[in-house]
Amino acid sequence: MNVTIKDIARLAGVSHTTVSRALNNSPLIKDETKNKIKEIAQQLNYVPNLNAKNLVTDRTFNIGLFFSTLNIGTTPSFFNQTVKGVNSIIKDKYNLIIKGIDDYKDFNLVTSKRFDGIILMSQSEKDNLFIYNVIEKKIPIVVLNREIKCDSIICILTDDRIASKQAVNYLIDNGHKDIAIILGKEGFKSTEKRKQGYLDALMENKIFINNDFIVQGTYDFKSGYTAMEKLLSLPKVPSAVFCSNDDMAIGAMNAAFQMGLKVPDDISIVGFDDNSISQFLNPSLTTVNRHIEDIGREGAKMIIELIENCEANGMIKYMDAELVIRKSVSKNA
Amino acid sequence: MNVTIKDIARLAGVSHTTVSRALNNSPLIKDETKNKIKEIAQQLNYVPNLNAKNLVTDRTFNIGLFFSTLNIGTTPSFFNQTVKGVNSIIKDKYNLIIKGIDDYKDFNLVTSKRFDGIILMSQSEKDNLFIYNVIEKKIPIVVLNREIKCDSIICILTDDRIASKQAVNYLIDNGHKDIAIILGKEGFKSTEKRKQGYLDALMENKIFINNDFIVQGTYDFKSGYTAMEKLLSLPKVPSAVFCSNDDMAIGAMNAAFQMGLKVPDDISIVGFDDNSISQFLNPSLTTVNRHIEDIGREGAKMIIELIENCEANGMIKYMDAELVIRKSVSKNA
DNA sequence: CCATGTTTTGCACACGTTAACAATATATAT
DNA sequence: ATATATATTGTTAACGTGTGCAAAACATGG
Repeated sequence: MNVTIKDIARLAGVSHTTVSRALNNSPLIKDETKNKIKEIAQQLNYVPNLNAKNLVTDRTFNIGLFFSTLNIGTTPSFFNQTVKGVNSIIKDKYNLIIKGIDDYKDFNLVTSKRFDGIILMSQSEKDNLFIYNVIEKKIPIVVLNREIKCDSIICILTDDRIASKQAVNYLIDNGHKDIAIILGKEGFKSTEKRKQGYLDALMENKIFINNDFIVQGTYDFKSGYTAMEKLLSLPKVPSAVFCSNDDMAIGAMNAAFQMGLKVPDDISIVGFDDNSISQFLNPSLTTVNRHIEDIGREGAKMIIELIENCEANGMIKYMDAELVIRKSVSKNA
Repeated sequence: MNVTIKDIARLAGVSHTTVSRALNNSPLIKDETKNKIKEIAQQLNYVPNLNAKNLVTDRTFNIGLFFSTLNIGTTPSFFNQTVKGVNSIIKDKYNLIIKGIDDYKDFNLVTSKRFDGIILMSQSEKDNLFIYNVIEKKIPIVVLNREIKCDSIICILTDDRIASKQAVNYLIDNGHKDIAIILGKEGFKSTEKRKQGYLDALMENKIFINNDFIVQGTYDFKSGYTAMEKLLSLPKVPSAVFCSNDDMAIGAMNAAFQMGLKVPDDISIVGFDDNSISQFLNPSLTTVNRHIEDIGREGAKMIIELIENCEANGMIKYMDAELVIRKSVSKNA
């Protein structure tokens, strides 16, 4: 039914091997015949049968983009930016397959026969099991968003600790001392990093660390809302809150509004992530832009490099994050 | 390197044919041998080579989830909900491949050899070229979000026209007469449908249609913002604005705030989509929930049905949408 | 025991492609 | 012209799986 290289061979009066070589631009074939063959292929609308090709070359043209989960904990904006970034680099010839690690019961189906390479947007330490599994099966992998000590792995991430510290320092520079933090989802590495940055800033500025000001969240709106409620019911209310992501910052903002407080006049808020929505909030949100899309793009470039050229040196690449100053922070006397 | 059915055959003392049949649960094979073989396969951690399998059965286990574009016009929340819905149904055995139609220069690479089936989240009439291409190549397809007249196609969508009408009626019920609309991106079918619903509601209630109250947008925040600015600079300002999606509603809200107006006291706003964020806005946004995730789920079920059982009857399935009443609309005297 | 029918297994080829090696054509040097 | 090197093409097998058909094993009835 479908046109194969043998059909082309017949029409061109050559062997199918020659056709195969011609279409793959082998230097063995004379330019003249090459062109003739390519022309016929074009005319016949020939599309190579990937299954056959992959069977013998032992490749798929699949690149897996894995998230720790596609459910709670992965915000739409974060997800979307990652996919966009990766997809913008993946060429036609690769398929981008999106999966949550938690979609699998076991990892039997994650094999080099299924994926040429894997990009993991890693959000939790629990992913390590998956990572080691992938490495053991010799599938090229690039890990985004988390640092893996193993030195054969390529990791691409922002230094959340430094970025958080920067954000909190900005609050301190504006005269704030009673600074609270709403933490991210427990177990996520990013949660810990951002907390560290917060602590670093306070400690370097010799500000007393008040444990009441450290409240757990889960990275979603609602948890930001309830966390803020908790903070506002304290005997001593903080003058500024650093939220471990923008979604929670929005939740926190609304809790403040609900209590009749004004942002930033009564309480300042800083977020983390720079969701596409954050600039349109009221007040617009001061936050940290991690350039997730860039990270995705970089990861995609790396994995293709890894697949096609087998450059296997592990490395940790830090991408720049940037504090975006808007209007949710006020000067504190 | 990898274990094949021949390896299993050797260990079981049978031919590879028997192994193949046993693992595929052929009724030809005695249960006893079947079990023995399966056990060995298990032990050896056998994973079938998809390329080989697909080559002979002429299948892939790929399901393509296509969007009109992965860039501007597809909001993070919408994208995320769709993927989540589809992914929750796709079983381990299928790969979910995500693509933007505009990623392709031509459709040569979209063949039945690449995709067992395609789910298209269609946002624009321009997709029709793609759709006909897919049909011509006899690839099973399910279209989400848009109605295609061709009667061999399965479409799943909400009736945006009715839902919009309902939303605008709600404004009218609350005493509003000067109701504006911010349109979606030009060329998108949804844009038109929602406009129709808006017009339906006005006409049925014999409210004069003011062309100044109909303003173009592009479905993103910014366009909502500028559209609202335009509306607020009119000699006669509307008392309520129906926004064709939530993102624009948020932009519009902020434009109102910027002008010193209060929502809903000075102006009422209704959105469309029920973004995950909308309930946390201040004021929380009255909007239409289209249950995108359900649509994705339904689409996934359909395409699998289509692939595995070849039920080829076209149909148009409408899913329920629901007006979610929150706090962005006030009673108008 | 044989003849016949039924259940279970194996042989051999096919799927469309690549690649090692052999074979041929062409160019170059003597 | 001949020998040798080089460029170009063809022959053949292989990748791992499924399947039509032939073969073998087993069961049944006489």
